[in-house]
Formats: sequence, C-alpha cells, structure tokens
Amino acid sequence: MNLKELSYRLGLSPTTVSRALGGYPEVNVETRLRVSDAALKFGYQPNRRARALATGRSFNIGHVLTASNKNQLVNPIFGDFVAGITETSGALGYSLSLTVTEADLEESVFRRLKSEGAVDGIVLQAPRMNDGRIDLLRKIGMPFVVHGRATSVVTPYAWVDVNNKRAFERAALFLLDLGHEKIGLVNGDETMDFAYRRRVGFESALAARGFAPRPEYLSRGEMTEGNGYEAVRRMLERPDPPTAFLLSSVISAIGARRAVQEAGLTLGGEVSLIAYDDDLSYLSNRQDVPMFTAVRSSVREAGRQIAQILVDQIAAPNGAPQHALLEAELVVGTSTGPVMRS
Amino acid sequence: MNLKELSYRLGLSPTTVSRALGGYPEVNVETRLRVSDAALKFGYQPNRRARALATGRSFNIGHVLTASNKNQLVNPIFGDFVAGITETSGALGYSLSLTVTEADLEESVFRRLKSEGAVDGIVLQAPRMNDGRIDLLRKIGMPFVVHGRATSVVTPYAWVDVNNKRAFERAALFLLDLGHEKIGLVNGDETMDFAYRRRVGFESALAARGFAPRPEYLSRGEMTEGNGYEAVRRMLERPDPPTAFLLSSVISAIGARRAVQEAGLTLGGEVSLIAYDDDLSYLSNRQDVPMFTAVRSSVREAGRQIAQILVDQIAAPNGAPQHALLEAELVVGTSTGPVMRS
DNA sequence: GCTGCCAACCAAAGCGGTTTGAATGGGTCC
DNA sequence: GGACCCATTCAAACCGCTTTGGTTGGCAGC
Repeated sequence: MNLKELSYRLGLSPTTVSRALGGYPEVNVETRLRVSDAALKFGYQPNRRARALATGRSFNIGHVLTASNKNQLVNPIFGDFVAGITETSGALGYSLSLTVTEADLEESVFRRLKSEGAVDGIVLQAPRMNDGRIDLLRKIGMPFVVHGRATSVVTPYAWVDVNNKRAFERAALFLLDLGHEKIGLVNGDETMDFAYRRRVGFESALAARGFAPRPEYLSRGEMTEGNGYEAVRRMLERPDPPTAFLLSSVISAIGARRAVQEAGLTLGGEVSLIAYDDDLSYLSNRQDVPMFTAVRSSVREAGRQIAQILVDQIAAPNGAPQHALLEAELVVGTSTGPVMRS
Repeated sequence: MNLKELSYRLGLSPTTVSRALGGYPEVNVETRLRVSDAALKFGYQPNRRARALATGRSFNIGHVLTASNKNQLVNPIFGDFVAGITETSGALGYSLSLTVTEADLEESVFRRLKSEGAVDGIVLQAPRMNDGRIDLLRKIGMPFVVHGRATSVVTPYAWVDVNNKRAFERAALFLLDLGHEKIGLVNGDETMDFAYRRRVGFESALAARGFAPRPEYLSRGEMTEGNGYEAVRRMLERPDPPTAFLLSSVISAIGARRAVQEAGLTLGGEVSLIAYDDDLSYLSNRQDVPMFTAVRSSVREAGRQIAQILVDQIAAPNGAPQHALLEAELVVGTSTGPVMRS
C-alpha cells in the first residue's frame, strides 16, 4: 500500500492525502479524518526511503564505533549509552545507525556518511583532549553532539558531559575527610578528555588539603576488571600502600575488590574504595546500601539528552550549540570507612 | 556533487557513469577509468537515499532492543554482539539500524519497519522457547536471522546458536569428574530458550552419572552480578551446600565469587565454579591462566556470522535458511579443583 | 553494397514520497 | 452583478539514483 493507491481509493489526490497525514492546516477536518481512518485501516505508512529522498533528510542519527586493530575493546558503557540515545531519538522519529571502523579511518567514515547523505547528525563519543573530529564535523557541515568535551577545542560546539572534575574532587575530599592521606587513583586512559579532568579534580582536592599527588599512586589504562586488579595489587604491594582508592569505573572496581581480598584486606575496613558509577543496568550498584561508595551519573540519561540536543540541532542547524553539564551524585556504600591507624 | 553534475563534467550520460561505477560490463575500460578517477577527485558518493529508493532496498539491517517497563535492563552482551554484526554488515555495505521499544510493542515495530521499508532484514535476539516473532517475520516477508533458537518452532528459519546443551553438559561432567556431586546451577531466565537448553544439558550430565537434579540447587533469573551473588549465597547457607556451581555468565560469576569469599571459602578450593563466557571484550577471562574455568564462545563472532547469513538471505530471499551451530570450548582456569572431603 | 552484429553509450521512465504553484467554487462585499 | 477572497483541492515538478529499452556507428560476412 503506497500513497498513490491510498489516494486513489479515497478519490483524492496524493497531495491532499500527504498533507492530511502530515498535519497541514489547509485540509478540511472531515477529509483529514477520512484519510487517517483509511491509512489506519490499510496499514499505510509512508515509505521511508521515498520520504528521505523527497525531504533531503534520512531520519537517521549516526554513531561510529572505533575498534583499533590492537584493541578490539567495546566500551562497557556502550549498551546503556546507545539505549539512552535510541529511547529519545526513536520517540522523535529518528533511528540510530551504527558503523564500525578502524580508529584511523573514522574521519573518512564521517566524510562518507556526509556525502552519501546516510545520516542527519552524529553522536561523537570518547573525545580526546584535542580532538580533530570536532573541527572536521563542523567543516563538512554535519550536525553533531559530543558525549564529553575536548579541552583544547575553543570554538563552541554542542556537548553533554558529566562534571568529572567536581565528581573526583568530591570523592577525594570524602576520602580525605575520613582520614585517608594515601589515595591511589586508578584512572582511565588519559588521552581521553574525561580522564584528564578526573585527575585534575583529584589533585585539586589533594592540594586543598595540602597534599601533593604521588606518581606511584597513579595508574592509567583501559577500564577493565583486569587493569583494576593489576593496578590495585601493585600499589598494595608497596611498602607504603595507599589506604584508599579512587576507581574510574565499577568494572575496574570489581577488579580492585579482587585484589584487596587477595591481599587479605577488607573493603570499608583496611582499604576504602570509591568508584565512578555510570549506573549501567547490568552492573547495578543500587543495592539498599550500595556495594561501592560511588560518584554516580547515568550514562543512559546522558544518551537521552544527547539525542534531544542533536535532533534540535538538525531542525535548526544555525542555532547556538546547546550543552548540558550533569552533576554526579556521591552515594555512600559499604566500601568506605575511616582510615585505620596501624 | 551528484551523479548529474559528475556526468555533465565528464561529458557522459548519467546512465554510463552509474554503470561505470557499478561495475557493469558494457562500459569501455578507458571510460570506466576516467569515471572512477573523476569520482575520486570530486569525492562523489552515490546518495544513499536515492539509491535506496531506486533499488527498493534500504541497505539497513534492523535490530530491536526491548526494554520492558519493569525491567530497563540492557543485555550485557549487547555491545560485543552489535560490534560483531556491524563489522561484517559494514563490510558488505549495510549499516545497522537500532530501535528501542517496550517488549509488548515489538511486533508492531516489526510491522512498521516492514511497511516503511526502513530495513532489509532483521536480527532477532533472545528467542523464547515458543517465540511468535519468528512466525510474524516470516508472515510479513521480512528476512531475519535468529540469535539462538526457539525449541517449539518447527518450520525452518535461519539462526546462529551456541550448542548450549553440550556446553553445559561438558561443564557439568568436568565438575562430576572432579568428584563434585552437589552442583548448583545459577541459570538465566528459563523462558529464554538458551537457558532451557542449558538446564537440559546440565541434567543430562547428572543423569549420565546417576544423579538426579535437586530443585534447591537451581536458581533462575537475570544474569546480573547481584543475582549471581544472591543465588550462591543462599545455596551456600544451606546445611548441605553445593561444592560446585555452574554460572550462566561471567557477570553472575563475579557475584558468585563475592558470595564465596564472603562465606570465607576459596574458589578452586572448597568451592569450584564454571562460568559461561561470552568472551566480552570488557570482561575478559583470557588471562594466562583464566580466572574462571569456563565454557566459552564469542558472542561477537556469532554477530559476525549472523550478519553474513542475513545479507545472504536478503540477496536470495527464497534460498533455504542457513544456520550455524557454534561449539563452546571448555577452558580450564583457577576456579575449579577436586572436591574436598570434609 | 547491404545486412547483421556487437560494443558502447544514452534518453527516459520509474522508485514513492513532498512541495510548489495553480485551479475551483462558494461566499462576502460594495 | 462583478470583483475579490478564502478554503480546499489538485497537477506536476522534483529529490538523485537505477534500469529498461533503445540508438549509434564501426566492422565482419557474403
């Protein structure tokens, strides 16, 4: 069933039927009703391909996954993030179109998506501190919203980010207030902008209490269970081990917990731990009393907001770029306690 | 830059340019070269929307995420699975189009995707034992491949599945060979077909050694850390606790590890544990000696195979439905050992 | 020299919508 | 009664590609 046939059956022109369904005002109320009844009855849905060609929009939002050759890692937040985007974009009539590529081909993928007209806008993830992708997307005239920010990019662009600096500052202060002076930071990959900001927040808290950061208490790397385990194990083996840790994700916190237990120590006892919690649905830290004390911000909610901003921007490409700064909440769980003097 | 302009600049008709780029034989070799040079030079890419309308194909593969109201869970395998699909489908010229919906609206979404012509085929996930979606998709003439199988559906359809029965049978036999007679099964939601098959495999191993399944050693539910923890904790509190556990995922195994440690027991010592391992990139169990003894099958590889089969089926909708049965490997890690007599 | 064939190219008709610009006809206003 | 307006409807152009069904001209065969 297509427009032509539907309009024939109704004894109307395709123009009128299209307008009736599109909600245009110049259609008689009675006619509009007849049309929408018939559309329902015959299960008519405008063909998306034809609509896309006629309107010049694809009703697709693009998202590019990069899997560098050495590192086939899928970001653990990916599922919840995408779910958030899709929830909102779907409600607004857009579907999410995914592509994978080698990291060094990402820019050519953007160019192709543009020249093919495959997507109307792009969600950019995991920005580095100085990320060339932002300027590229602006240059080729592709609407986009960044999940995170890029410190070195000065021209305005649309973004949604968590206040990572303040989150880690607050978490560190919380530990300092409990008397912990030796705090290990198990950070993400610091070429990533968010990881850099987190360290800045951490160090700003230390400085506020008169402590200097100690390089031997810092580790950076992918946020996996294995890396969390290794980093914490190594620091605990030092002659002057940290009494508390700040972890960049619940996944690495799980590895940290393993290392703590293997060392014969207890969380919330000899060792305190705060994790950054993306509120992933399959790794919930929302027990009555949370397992991990955490700074929490839902990545799914970030996805929702990004979709909304992106669709707005597609509709009004020349408006000022919107952005949103989400604050993480500090939730107290069982993994922290006052420092134990030995 | 579009076809019309490119052909004008070349002094050729759009027909010839289209054919040259499409690799049709009736174009002079020399002409074809001139055309592809010019296309490269001007960065011409055929407009995907127009191509879709002209060919009647969208070059999109659809995947529908269901988030039931009570349960906003995103499947932990989602990221790796989708990465696998996209790797292969992308190489074949298809992108993956995602939609989220309430579980009870999924069928209407399928109908809409069909009548809108939004996708050329669908990847169906998480089949239940008697899954009406399979017959629906067949009825509306939408090509599809199922990730898993539906026991009660008899008419043939395309699928890619792991031999879940054999995997759990082998895992259970491995534990039985180590002398474990009391084995707890922490299974997934048994309305899911794969979970049912896993239990059948488990019980078949017990039967082979003359043991009957004990309902108090069985738990079913979402495969989360929390559920793994709860199930194992509860069984360990029994007067006659299991000495070994079979877990349906690495995530619940992490919860199980927590419960075991809280009970003051050690994995691979008083308690053995085998997990089903989807080989998720962010939850790797591939250490030199794996943390968990596991039955492992890469869900990413399943995604790759599904994409290939689906694209084949889109090209030849009337061919016999293909399928693939993947065997899980049994890898020995540190979480298993011989039963300890008390 | 005529016919037939083949390699190479092209005009035009879709694909199924949206949108522009115009037509129709009844009612209002002077 | 004629001019004008407005509400409603429609014909046709257009989006940018693919594909059908030609056309053209050179060359072999007789």
